[in-house]
Amino acid sequence: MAMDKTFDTSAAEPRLYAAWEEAGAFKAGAGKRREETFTIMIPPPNVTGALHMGHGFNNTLQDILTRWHRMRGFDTLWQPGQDHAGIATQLQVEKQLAATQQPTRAELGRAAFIAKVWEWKGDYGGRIINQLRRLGASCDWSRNAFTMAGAPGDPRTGHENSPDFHDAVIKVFVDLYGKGLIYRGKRLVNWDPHFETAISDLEVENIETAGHMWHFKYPLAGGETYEYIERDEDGTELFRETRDYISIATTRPETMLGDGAVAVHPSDERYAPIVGKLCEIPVGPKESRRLIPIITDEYPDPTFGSGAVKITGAHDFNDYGVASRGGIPMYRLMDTKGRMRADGAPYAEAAARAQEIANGDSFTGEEVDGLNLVPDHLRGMDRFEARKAVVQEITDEGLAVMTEVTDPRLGKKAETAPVAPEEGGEARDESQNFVPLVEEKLIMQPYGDRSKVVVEPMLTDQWFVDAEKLAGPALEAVRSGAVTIMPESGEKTFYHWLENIEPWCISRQLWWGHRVPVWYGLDLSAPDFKDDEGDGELDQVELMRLLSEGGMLHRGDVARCAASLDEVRDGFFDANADVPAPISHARVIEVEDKHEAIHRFAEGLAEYNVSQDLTKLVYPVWRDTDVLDTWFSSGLWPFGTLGWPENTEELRKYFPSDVLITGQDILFFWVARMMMMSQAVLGENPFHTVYLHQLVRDEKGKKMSKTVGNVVDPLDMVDEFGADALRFTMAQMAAIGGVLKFSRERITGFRNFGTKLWNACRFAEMNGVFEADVPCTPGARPVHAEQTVNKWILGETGRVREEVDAALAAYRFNDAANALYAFVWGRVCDWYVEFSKPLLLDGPPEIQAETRATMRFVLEQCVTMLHPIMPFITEELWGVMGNHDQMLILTPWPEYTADELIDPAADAEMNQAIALIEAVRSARSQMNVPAGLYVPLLELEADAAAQEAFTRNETLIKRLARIDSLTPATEAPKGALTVAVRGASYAIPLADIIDVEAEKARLSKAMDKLKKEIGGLSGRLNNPKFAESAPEEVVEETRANLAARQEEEAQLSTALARLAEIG
RNA sequence: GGGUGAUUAGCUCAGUGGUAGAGCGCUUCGUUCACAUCGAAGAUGUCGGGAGUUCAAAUCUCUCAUCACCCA
Repeated sequence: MAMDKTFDTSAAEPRLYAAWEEAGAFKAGAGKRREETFTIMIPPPNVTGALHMGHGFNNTLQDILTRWHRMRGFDTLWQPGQDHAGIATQLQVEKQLAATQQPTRAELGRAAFIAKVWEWKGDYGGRIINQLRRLGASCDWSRNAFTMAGAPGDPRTGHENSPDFHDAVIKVFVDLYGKGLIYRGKRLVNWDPHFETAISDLEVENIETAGHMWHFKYPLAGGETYEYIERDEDGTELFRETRDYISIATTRPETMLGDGAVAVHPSDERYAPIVGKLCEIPVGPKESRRLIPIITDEYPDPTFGSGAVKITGAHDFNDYGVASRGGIPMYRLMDTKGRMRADGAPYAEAAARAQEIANGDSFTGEEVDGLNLVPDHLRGMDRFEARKAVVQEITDEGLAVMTEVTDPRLGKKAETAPVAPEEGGEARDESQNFVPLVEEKLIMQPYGDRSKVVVEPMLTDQWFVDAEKLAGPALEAVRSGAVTIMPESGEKTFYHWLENIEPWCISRQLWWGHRVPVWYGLDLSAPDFKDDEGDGELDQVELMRLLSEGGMLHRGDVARCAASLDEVRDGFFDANADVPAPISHARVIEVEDKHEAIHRFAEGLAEYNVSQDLTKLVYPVWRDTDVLDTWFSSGLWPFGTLGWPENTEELRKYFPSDVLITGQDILFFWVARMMMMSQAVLGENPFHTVYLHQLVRDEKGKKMSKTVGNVVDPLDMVDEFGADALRFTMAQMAAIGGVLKFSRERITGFRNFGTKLWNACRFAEMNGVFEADVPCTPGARPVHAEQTVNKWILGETGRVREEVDAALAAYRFNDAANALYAFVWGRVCDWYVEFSKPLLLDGPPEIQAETRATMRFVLEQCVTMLHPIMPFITEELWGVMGNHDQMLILTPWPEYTADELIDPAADAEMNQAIALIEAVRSARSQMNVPAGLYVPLLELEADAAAQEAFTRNETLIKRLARIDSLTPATEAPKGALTVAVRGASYAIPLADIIDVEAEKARLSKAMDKLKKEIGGLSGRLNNPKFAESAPEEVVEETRANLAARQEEEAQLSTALARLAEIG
């Protein structure tokens, strides 16, 4: 059956993929022929994700390595899976609930909502998997893992065999907590007011946004004044003024309400007279204005703005640092939705207490956090509304710094500078010429990448990993070379980050995720919880006092961490051991929260009081409501996917993995964390090589973005060009560390490449190369050949085998792709197939047989070596070839060497023949000899090698160069084209046809080029230092080169002289 | 402001000391029985500027310029 002219990708790809899966070819260890393992952990895509070009690139490279190792007989595992993507998934499900008129998340409650998420995961979680399949990814899908596997409610849809990831996550948390490496603390975090959770730096996009900078006056306490003097570098006075205020610039006036201080640089002489004094925050009810101290800190930049910075420790990362250093209270102003707080005592009361603190009273963080310093009329207002109100109030009070209307800092507003009266403008009094200084400027604003709302730095209770302690082994791994990061520049970035690492905030105020395994109970050991009589028992009076006075609510709690409630029970018993009876005997039960705990506790006591029944006494505990950052579980990926904490066979076999291929952008967020976690948990590095790549961009190098509209969907590319073309494009642009620009032109070219290969096989098929009687080459051992062309192409095959292996071993995917492209198209198709034609069509039977066998071998090698990059078309061709006992995907990779296959004589001979054909073609084409015309060739001179090359390959040279005869001649006839090759010189007599002038020009041009080369070569050789210092073989090569050029030059000058005779 | 990287043919990019490369595009020719998703031939480079090291520099060093990305 004749083959089609092209490969039908859309029909064949699903069929081939199904066949691989059915054959179990993707399974861990499939086709293994040696004990060495090769493991790649897929960077788990979000379960909500859709395949984009980055995935396409990333997974293509992983698949290339996986298929290559599998064919080489390694015990290979490409471990797939998805991560549960806390925020993204929760968002997705909430959207769906809204779209289908279902109850909201809040209405459903935690347990019911999580059930919905699991449902959603079952329905849609498999999308990205199916998309990866279309790329040809040969993951072991039977092991598909999920970072939430085994968590409460998991119905196990789509990750049926996943190890119980939940166990792993909880165990690691408990262990690290036990070692003090995880702790709870109040720190400033990125807060997403839309999702009402802390988010990681990774989830924050800093976008330059048009914003404003307001300048306000903070009056000095008690109307005090000072001399404000500005000087230039030489100390010359530029400006002097008596001021009763300090000028502050801010982009966020609403945070003024929470200011704890004003800071200036210690070296700033302008403010030296007022350091240590108090100034007034110019906002809020006049009668309870707060005074705050003016302090010094290294942070303020004296050259920026006024040089004085307001310090709001609870709402700004820089201020947080200053406040921590200076013991400045940090007042939280907003609630979880980013609205101004509405809780707590009235403003006057809170402000009074804050004033006591500013005056030197001692305070605790907890107390300060309880103080709501939002004036009553602003409470509950959105933060941006509050900003407007604050600005308005300050301006109305005359405390905005004023400037002339023409001040360029005003931006667009400044353009409306009034026309002077004398020029016909309206007359204005002075006050109209001044306006509040509100600079228009670009501000870096943090946005939540999912919510798209402005992220609020917020002081909240969160869980942290002591990353500094975990960083050591990870740093050491790279420093010592145990882990290699490619490209090398990644290592520098890695050091820099790990050396300056911050505590890692791992808690999220979400529902979808691994819940923090910590329970809290009422602190019964507090000093005022005592029995008055000292009889070791609590009477009702004592108990009621404690409960009714509400003391319990505001007291700290006791916390216990363990994998389950059962396991924490003992811990709580211990905590209560010293508590007076009968409470020390109370039963530990779980409740929702602290309020319920107090209620149930009191209830139990009351019942006990009546019945004296000890079983009525309960000690209620409630679990932390936070879940863990998705990256926390992703950090366990390299061993969690293999079944840890169980000591599974897979864990022993496939951990540590080999190489991690991932985007540069998650070097810190993921790669570093995997390294830290693997070291902390297993004391090993999770892999030995990290291959980092850049973003896939559009052809102009722009980021692909929906808003710009330059997104290319990899699946569209698969539809249009086939997965192989896309994969080849990816491989070909994968230069280490290179910029990845995706272009349609390229993918078109590589689709064509596939067609080229297809048609070479089609030719072979038409010429009986795949007939059953053609000997096969089991184990990829080459056939024996006598014919020069066959020997030659075998040598070329050996060369490319080494090239491809060397390239892949060095992760130089582009080199591997290019080598194969050049071999298949430039050697096999352009030359070997052409050379084979006379042999296959007219040759004697034994030569025909040998050539068929050789061609079969060569084409088999082409598809074998191309398989990791282009799996579909190669598997299909493998099937067309027939006669194989297994699919290509499991066929052994060749191991022959170039040395074994290269026949130097055949090599030289074919190169001579190719050079001659090219020279004749070039001469003909340039001199406009009709392409179809067969011409005679005269051999003017030729050394033995050249003669032999001709005679032994006469048929194919004649055919490819369109020559009808070769005749020796002592002299070229007048009017002939000259064809010079190494060791020989020929002429094509075409007196009637050729244009003598054109031929002269052609030869002169070649001559010029030669002379230039000869000049360079002899220049080097004539330099005595060259011969002294350069390696022997370089000198030798240069000599040989020069000789060859000179010989050619001689031939050309003879030819030119001949032409000169004609005139 | 700090860090990292880039600058090579019209375009996109390889090329870590030894005669400047590939693909695409372009020009000319070609319907020869594998392939027009093709074939043959051809043109195009002071390797960003400058300095240094070296027998030898696109490649190593310094410097300047421009651009990109990451972090503040």
